[in-house]
Amino acid sequence: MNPSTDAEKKPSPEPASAPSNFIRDAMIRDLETKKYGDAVIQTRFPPEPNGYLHIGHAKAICLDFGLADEFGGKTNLRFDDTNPEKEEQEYVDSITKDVRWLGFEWDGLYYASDYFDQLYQWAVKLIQDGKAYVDDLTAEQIRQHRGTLTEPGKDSPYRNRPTEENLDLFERMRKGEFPDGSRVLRAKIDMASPNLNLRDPVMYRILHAEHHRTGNKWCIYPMYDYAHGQSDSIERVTHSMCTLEFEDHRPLYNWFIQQLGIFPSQQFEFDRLSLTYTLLSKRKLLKLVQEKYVNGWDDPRMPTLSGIRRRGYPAEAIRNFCAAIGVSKTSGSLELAMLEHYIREDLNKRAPRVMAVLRPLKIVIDNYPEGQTEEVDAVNNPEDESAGKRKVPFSKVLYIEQDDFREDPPKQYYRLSPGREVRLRYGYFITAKSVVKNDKGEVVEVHCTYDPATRGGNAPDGRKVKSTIHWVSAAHAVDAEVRIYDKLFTKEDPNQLEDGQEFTANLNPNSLEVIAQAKLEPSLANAPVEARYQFERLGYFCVDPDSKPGRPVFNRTVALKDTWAKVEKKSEKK
RNA sequence: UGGGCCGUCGACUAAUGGUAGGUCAAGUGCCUUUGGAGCACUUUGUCUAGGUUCGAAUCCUAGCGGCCCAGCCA
Repeated sequence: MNPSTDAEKKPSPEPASAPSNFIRDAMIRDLETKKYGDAVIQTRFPPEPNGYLHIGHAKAICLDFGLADEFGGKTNLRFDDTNPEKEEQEYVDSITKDVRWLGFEWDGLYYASDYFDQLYQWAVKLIQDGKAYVDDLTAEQIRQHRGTLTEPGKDSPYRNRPTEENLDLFERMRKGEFPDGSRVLRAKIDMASPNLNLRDPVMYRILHAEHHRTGNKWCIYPMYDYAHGQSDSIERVTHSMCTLEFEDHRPLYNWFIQQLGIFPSQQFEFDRLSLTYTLLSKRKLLKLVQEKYVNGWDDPRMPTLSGIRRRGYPAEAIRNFCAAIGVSKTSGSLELAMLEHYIREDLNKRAPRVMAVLRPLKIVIDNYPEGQTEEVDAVNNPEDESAGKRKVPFSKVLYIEQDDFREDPPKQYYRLSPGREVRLRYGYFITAKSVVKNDKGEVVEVHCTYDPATRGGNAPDGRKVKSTIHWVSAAHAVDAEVRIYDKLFTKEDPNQLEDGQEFTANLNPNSLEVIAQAKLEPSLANAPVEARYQFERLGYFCVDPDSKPGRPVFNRTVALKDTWAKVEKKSEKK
């Protein structure tokens, strides 16, 4: 051995660092120029508690928490609860649970409603400075005065009210002297601005509604634009990430901060996640739940975090996915296949393998001794030796997958068929000899012979067999319900509609198939809820909370890649 | 149509005036007691036209295309 060979060896390459992005670049720059002095990076995740978090929020969460963490910074969880009519404690609870499930822990937990007093005082200051006024116009009149995309707006007749009158009216708004909708507080900016958000935006509206946290203390509530930037500022957020549609709001965000002379948080906008065959609109997801197109927010077909958790998607896989997709200002739509890849990649490493037959076909091994049972060794995870082995019972009568037998096999079909020998995984080689059919002519039973010399799956004479199929011993099988999920929508873009159609027209009628009588190997009898397995040759499955003792319910998380399905599809086309 | 933002393989995303790279998808082969996984290889891209420059995906100009904004929602 020449020692110099080792000396010349290159050091192992740096671990692939996450791809750069424009927000990280801004953080690096701001740190270098000490824009915020010695302060650490401060971010926040600001959900409105008016629905459940979904996979799109996961992208934002990973960004907010991930980027701050990368630079030794901090992240707050802040509920943007400025609209009491839509917000509920149930959503607050689900959101905190989902953020933790995803794997993140916040530094501060806040609510925009924590700042209602401060926000009110700042509004008074803006009135005193002649920067805000009470407007008596109706909502409809305000809309008419706003102008259009191409025409400037008109000043409200109340725009130049004396300061004292504004102060008085605003205080009386707060005290509850006026009915809902009768007046608003507006910022005095520019009714002719080409940016409609600057045409005297509403800061406060009157809403005699009970708030989930402040109860009946307030009957005026700040609008998003008046609350968000200042909330960031109060928390000394340095980098405030949000989605692209808020770009037009940034001048307003900055305007309030400048007028008030408070901590200069800066907003950065990125493209929201969009996935093929899925909808990520809270309004539409709510409709699916309320009108029972799905079975609740955590229906495994839903893109909600609670849905995909129940479906069996691991949090780590979601995080890997979010890291891989990057962040940019380009609006696009990601292929669902990319998400599924990261789910499979994760589960392949961690999920124990197990045998389960979804659509059972009875196999009788004619030359196997009646009443005999033996136990064969099975590997728990070929990707992970430490997962060990288990025993699986084998006997004369077995179930195999209906798909794994063809009386008249097509070309390239390697599985069981009359006269053909295949391997039963970890069991024996068997050869199909004859079939039993029912009245309809369907095969209901296949009689086979086995070769006792092939125990464990190897032939001493070295003969090969083209395929290996999975099986379950009939006498030992556990009955289970298995739920097979498919895409919730039939179109890549569920929003693509014919005239007059609603998005529900694109719902996939076959998104859920319930298999009532699947047969599982006995080791699965007491599998705990949320446990994840690979059913060999089928896919990844996890235990659903609907499971009852002795009758587990499994959800299919994602199917295995299926080369045979591709081959079949191709030959169909020919 | 006023304003804002954005155009890089089929999809997503790097390259920050100096070799257009990665992941997914697709395809081919190897391997295989999962038609799984893995491994190797391959295909496909800078919206267009000008300009600046030794050199442009990157800077400038003009087009073209897409997304967002007229809630007292966020």
